[in-house]
Amino acid sequence: MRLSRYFLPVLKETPSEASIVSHRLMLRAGMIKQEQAGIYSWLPLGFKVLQRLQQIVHEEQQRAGHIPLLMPTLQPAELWKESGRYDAYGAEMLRIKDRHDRDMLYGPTNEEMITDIFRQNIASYRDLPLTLYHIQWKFRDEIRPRFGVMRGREFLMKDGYNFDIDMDAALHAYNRHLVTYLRTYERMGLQAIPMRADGGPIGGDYTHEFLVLADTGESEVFYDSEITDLKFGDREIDFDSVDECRAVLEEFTSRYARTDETHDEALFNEIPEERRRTARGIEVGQIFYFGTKYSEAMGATVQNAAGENVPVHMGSHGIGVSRLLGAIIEASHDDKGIIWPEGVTPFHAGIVNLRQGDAEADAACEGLYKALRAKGLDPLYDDRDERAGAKFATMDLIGLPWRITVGPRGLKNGVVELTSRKTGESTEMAPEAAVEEIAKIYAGVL
RNA sequence: CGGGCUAUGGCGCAGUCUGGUAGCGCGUCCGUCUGGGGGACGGAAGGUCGUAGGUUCAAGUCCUGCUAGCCCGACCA
Repeated sequence: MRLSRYFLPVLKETPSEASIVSHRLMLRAGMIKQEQAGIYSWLPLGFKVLQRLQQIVHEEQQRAGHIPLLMPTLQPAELWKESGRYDAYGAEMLRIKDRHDRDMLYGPTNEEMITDIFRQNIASYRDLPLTLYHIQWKFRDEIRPRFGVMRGREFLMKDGYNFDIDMDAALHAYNRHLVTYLRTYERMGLQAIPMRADGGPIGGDYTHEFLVLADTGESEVFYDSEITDLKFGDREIDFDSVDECRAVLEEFTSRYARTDETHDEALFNEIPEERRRTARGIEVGQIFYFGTKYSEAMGATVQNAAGENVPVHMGSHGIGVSRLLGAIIEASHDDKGIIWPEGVTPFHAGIVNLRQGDAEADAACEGLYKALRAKGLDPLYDDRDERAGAKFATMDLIGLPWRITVGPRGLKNGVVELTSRKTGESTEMAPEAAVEEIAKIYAGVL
């Protein structure tokens, strides 16, 4: 993309509506525009990252054999009356009437609807196991939305639902989801720690929340420092293997890690003192096993091998996709702006032309732009007639991980400059070498 | 939902106390000079002062209602 033709309304000053750093930077970088409290338009740069996050979530879910579908945002009240949650959910649920005076709601989650889809179409244990998921907008009418997209009322969420014949099979689905989530967050450049959680309104005895450590997190967390050394990495795993998935769960949940909701001071104190940590965290996902809670209430049964009708065992699993943008920025920024991890960056590299209009500089930039695109990369070329300082400031603000700086001074010696946003380190090299270098960096990421 | 605060050009703010017909910085547009970290000079566009009503010769300013947004708390992915 050429910046002169893009839509990137960056701001020098911070709008007064924003208090925390991710919200400020998203507004300044022209990623979002607030429309109402907790409701945002996603401008091109923000939308691009949002799509990238969705892509990662899709890839990791499908890698584990989970099947995508799409359910509507508006749901009929009947389903929720059936489960009993129409009354239980309270004012957080946005209720609407259509022209025929029918009760509807903007879905805050989809357990009822997916259970309805399941029960109308699946009757035999032979069709299990089954895990369906979607990425869809949700609405929860928070009393007090805040922190930008981290706590909006409208938010994009991946929610998945597993259907299994019994508890053991459903717990395998639970473990499998834990593995997919570990992979997903790592690809996004995040360390998200699974912590024992509280069931809340969705219910369930087995549940973990995934938390990203950040000072602005809404939850207080307590953990054994050893847990932060764990990495899933690029290990191969057979998602059908009960033992392999369980081993991962055990590895990542055996050390103490809890939020204030489930914190146990006595257990915590058994950890050697030098490893005890108290911090704040942002919740970016949660997995639940809740058994037959919805299948019993809504008659979602299958015939087992003995010919008996039994309610299916279910779990649900969520990732707060839109919230993740805020979480990633909270975890990765400096005083100049955002620092995108390579896995989620909106553009792979920025090209800064220091002397727009100079024939040599223009030609070199065009060459770099085309060469990067030919490698399947997506560069942002700042071809505006701006001074160097303004271009650098914009690049730093929007946080592309790599910048190629092109100017007459370097071109005289046949070199451009490749700079890491994260470390600030610059290396001079021939333009072709810079292209190769960037291609190499992203070879392991794309 | 309790407590606090705000609303004036695209963004950040002053002007309100003490009423007299709206100003500054940034950004935007045009031109010239510039050119390796938000440059300089000259010119220009852009505002029903959140909204409804009231007081007054006169309201951005005083009074009342309403709406929207922000912060702290309780609540929440």
